Amino acid sequence: MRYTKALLPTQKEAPADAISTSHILLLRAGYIRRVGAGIYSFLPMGLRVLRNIEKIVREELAEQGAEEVLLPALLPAEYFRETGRFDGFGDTLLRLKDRKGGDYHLGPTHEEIITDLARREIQSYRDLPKNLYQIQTKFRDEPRPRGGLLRCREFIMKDAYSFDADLEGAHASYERMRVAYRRAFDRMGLRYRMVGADSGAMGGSQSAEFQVLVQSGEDFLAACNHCEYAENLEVAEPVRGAEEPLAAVPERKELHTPGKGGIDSVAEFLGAGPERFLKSLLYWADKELVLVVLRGDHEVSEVKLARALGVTDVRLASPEDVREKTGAAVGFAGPVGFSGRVVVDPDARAVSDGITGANKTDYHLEHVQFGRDYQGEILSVRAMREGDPCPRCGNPVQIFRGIEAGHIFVLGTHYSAKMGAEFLDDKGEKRPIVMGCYGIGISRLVATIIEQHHDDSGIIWPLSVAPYPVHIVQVGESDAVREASARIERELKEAGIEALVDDRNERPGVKFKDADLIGIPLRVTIGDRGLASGQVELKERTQADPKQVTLLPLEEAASTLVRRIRNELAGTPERG
RNA sequence: CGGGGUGUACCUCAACUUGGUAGAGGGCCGGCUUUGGGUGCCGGACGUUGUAGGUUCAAAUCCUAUCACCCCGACCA
Repeated sequence: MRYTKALLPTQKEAPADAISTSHILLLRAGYIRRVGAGIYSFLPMGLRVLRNIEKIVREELAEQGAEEVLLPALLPAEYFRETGRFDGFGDTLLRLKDRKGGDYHLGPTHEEIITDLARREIQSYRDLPKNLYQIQTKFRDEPRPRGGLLRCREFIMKDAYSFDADLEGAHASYERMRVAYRRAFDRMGLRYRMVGADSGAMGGSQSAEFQVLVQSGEDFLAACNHCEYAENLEVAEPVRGAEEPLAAVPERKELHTPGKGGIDSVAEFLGAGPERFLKSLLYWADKELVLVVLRGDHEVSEVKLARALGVTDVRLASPEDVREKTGAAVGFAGPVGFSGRVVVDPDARAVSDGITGANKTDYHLEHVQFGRDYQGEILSVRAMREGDPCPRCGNPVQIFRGIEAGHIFVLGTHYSAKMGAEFLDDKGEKRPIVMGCYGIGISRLVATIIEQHHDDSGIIWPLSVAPYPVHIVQVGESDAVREASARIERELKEAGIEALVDDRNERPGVKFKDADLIGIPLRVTIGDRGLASGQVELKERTQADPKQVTLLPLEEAASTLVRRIRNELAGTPERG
């Protein structure tokens, strides 16, 4: 593609409302444009990346025996009504009416539609197993679209559905999808973890999320760099030592700590480490006030707290509530003599000689010990921290943010039972089909890959998904440059490789900046300077130093590139 | 849904506090210049100041309503 013919509108500055790296770069490099909140157009370059991602996914799914279908995006309400999801989906479902007033909606996911297909077309155990998938636009009226392509109201998703005669078969299908996902994400060059997901509402027996490790994700994960351990911070359980008897300590004593409310300031004032403190936080758990006691250097996980208490809503009490309940200003609350429900994290319980608030403004207590000085329910409510030992291998874990790029799920008979998708087994008995569903956020992946593959200058596409593998930059307007460029372009084309050719009448600096921004992995620079000795320059986008170039004889340039590209695309790393 | 913020040229922003009829840089168009990391100079086009109403001799500016968008949280098969 010649740059002068392409729609490739790069920009120096991004709109102020773009915050995430991928959003900024996708806009600046001319891959997407915003049409509405969470609604985007793909420009030619963006579409090429999208297609490359789709291609990888299609190949890996085909490898595992899945077949592609295309279900409608516009759906009559009757199907979701059958499973109660027309109402159950709530405001997330984009509803509309046709001219006769009939209820319709745009598909947020397609379990009902595929199950309907299955109940009509699958009659016998001989028809099983099947695995059907589509790559399709989904619509969800998200409460808060964000991050450009990361969370949209209209987005492209690959959704697959497996149909098996029994749970064993369903698990085998699930395994095959797991393999397909691993291979696909590996090929895209992603660093990710499979995370055991909270198998919640769907009544499924097994599920896993594929979380891509980035700084800007929506979920917090604890992950280990030494093994494959990764868990959502909402579930991750810190490793605790064996429960040891507490050491004998002196009687508790009051300390005057004027104006020293927060852990850090008291710790400094008293010259004691924060791990010696018992941090006491007052929470509203639904309608009840609960005092939560943690070790001073730990943080509460509100999700874990809510789950441990069996309540739906957990909220930090206001300063007024604290004053009223404890009789002291914020920062001086403590479990000793506290009247009300007290929850103690195991790590706080293990502090044998603690310092905590005296429930009296400007006073703390020292030599405080669980059992002797205060009581409470022992519940694990602290969040895992960066550096905590990995529950699996003991090395320190790191905290990452994650973007959910895929989710695989054994559904069981949830939908098939409700919708009567049954088959006759070999004994002639009717049984519900056992299903699984498997999603990949295709359009989200475009952004996700950038979140992991960029530098200060722009995008750094992995070769497997790059809009073009090669970017030819013509420096200067001489006939020699033009001819050399056309020659390499032609030779690449003969080998089936497309190149983006920057034939604009722009200064070299402009072209180099744009090339870095656009992020094509291999850049060939052709100028009179090199051509004087019959050479062109090859520079890899991963190489930060602009002077780091390889000189190639013009006549070998194309063949060298072809070899490089074929080698790299063939040598797909395999990671389990 | 709760909290915070923003709407002015294609983009980034200024002028708003203290009302006097809109400006800079980038981009775009033309000319000259320059030609290996966003060249320099000259000239030019582009605005119902989100929308509606109100106050006023006069509104980007003050008031009211409304819409849109962004951020944090809640939510997220």
